[in-house]
Amino acid sequence: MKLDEKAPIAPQIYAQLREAIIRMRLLPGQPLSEKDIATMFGSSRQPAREALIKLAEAGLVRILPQRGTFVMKVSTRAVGDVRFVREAVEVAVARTCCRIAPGEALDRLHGLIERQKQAAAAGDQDGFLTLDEAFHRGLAEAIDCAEAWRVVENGKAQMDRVRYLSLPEASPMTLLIEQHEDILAAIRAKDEEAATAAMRVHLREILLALPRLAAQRPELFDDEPLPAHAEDLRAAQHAGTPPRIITRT
Amino acid sequence: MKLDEKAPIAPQIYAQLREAIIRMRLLPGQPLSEKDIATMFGSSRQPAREALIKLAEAGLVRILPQRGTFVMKVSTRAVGDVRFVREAVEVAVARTCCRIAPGEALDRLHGLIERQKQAAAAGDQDGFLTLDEAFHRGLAEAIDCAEAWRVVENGKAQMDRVRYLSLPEASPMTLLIEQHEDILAAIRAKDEEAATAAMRVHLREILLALPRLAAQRPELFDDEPLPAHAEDLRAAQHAGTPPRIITRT
DNA sequence: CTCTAGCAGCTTGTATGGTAGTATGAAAGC
DNA sequence: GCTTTCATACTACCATACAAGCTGCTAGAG
Repeated sequence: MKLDEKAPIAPQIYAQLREAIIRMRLLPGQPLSEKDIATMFGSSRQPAREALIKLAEAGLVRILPQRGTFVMKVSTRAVGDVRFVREAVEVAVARTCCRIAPGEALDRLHGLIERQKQAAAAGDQDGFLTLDEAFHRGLAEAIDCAEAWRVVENGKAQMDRVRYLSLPEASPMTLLIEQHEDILAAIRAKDEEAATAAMRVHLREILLALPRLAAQRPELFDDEPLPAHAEDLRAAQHAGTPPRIITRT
Repeated sequence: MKLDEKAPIAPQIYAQLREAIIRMRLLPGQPLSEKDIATMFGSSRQPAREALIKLAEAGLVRILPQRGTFVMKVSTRAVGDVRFVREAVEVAVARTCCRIAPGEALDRLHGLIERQKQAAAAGDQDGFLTLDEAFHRGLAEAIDCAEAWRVVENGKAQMDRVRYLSLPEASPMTLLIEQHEDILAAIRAKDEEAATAAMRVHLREILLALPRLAAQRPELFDDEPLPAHAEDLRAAQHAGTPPRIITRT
């Protein structure tokens, strides 16, 4: 693990550990003592400790005083909660985009979708995920609301962990790109209802994969159920669109 | 400044400083060095530092490396951004309450409103603000979404600072209580549109007081304007309801 | 053999020392 | 008098040392 000595150390450790947890290089349950991390990064305990505190606030690790710090299991419940908040914020962002987003910002979003198509064609999953994140950040920037992206980004770690588990199989890139296009088209048409619907569809995709993954890899998930507000949506989703893949391909 | 020696120190320092900043006991621009805070609380610099980092993440102080840490001015822009996110989340919470909130939770909310009336009658502004916070937390608890409250609470500090500045005059307690009653009534009627509208009205109150306060106490505010998404709402609000006070009293 | 008490070996939490960088102000040169 | 330079005092940041607490093993008593 290497890091830039000129820049502040704690944020760098935080970023790298966060990445490692999201990508499942650090598995749930693994202990992460301050001392280990310090030696791992060649720093003192102090920056390592500050990074762990931030990870705990993001819900990625659990600090048990005088006992240890451990990578948390993926919590079905936490993912559901974060997803709820994210849908609320991003729907509001999309609606507001319909009202006040300047044309240049929308053009930039269009450009991002084009690059997503290239990444999908090249099979570049990593690049695609980066562009996907850029698209959602771009929506918040289009209405000049930095806080909206900050909140979404904070919770995204929980959802991204699920996403990396389900990478090759579920939610093919082409489908997600179509959903991005639907969102942008609705915004361009200044149709707030359509933008709301398109964003909701996009952000509820994860509810389809989540229960299946939890059953498939129980050692990575805690055993809490979906919160009621998410279970409500999942049931409706399941009833409403029987063959999702077939309808889009 | 006193604190419990048995409990972890850093969170206590954070809570007390946060309170002091919100209540304008610590004014914008005031330097808060690690050493000063440490001696002030009789602790070492370490917990003080961790508290300051958390305050910086909440947007209440600004840490300038190797220069100092200072209480931030109230940012009209930050308040607008936080308000946007809060409206998005709490509207979604209220809508979902219409669908799945259990009756007992709604009864608890009714009880909170009753206690708010008592506090208003007694002129207990401090108690009222505590109950107001409990009401909004209660909505999130009614749909069992802890994350929703966490996000709202995080941003609330920014808005509460404005609220404390405008305490006696603007937004009389009776008006806010009526708005709470409107929200709860809409939820009881399972009317999602009415609940949405009531919550939006409630959370847009601050947009009326904010520009006036910024002009009145310029030394406490930075000079950034309202973000576009908020200015859009403020203008509509101003045009739609000319004499707010008169219509309600 | 079972159970309990105590002792290492961990952990996080706290305190303190040292370092690099910045602002301030005084003194020297133009 | 004005500008530039340098010394000083301050800061946050990092490293290290100490203290308090929990876990788990081990040894000894019943």
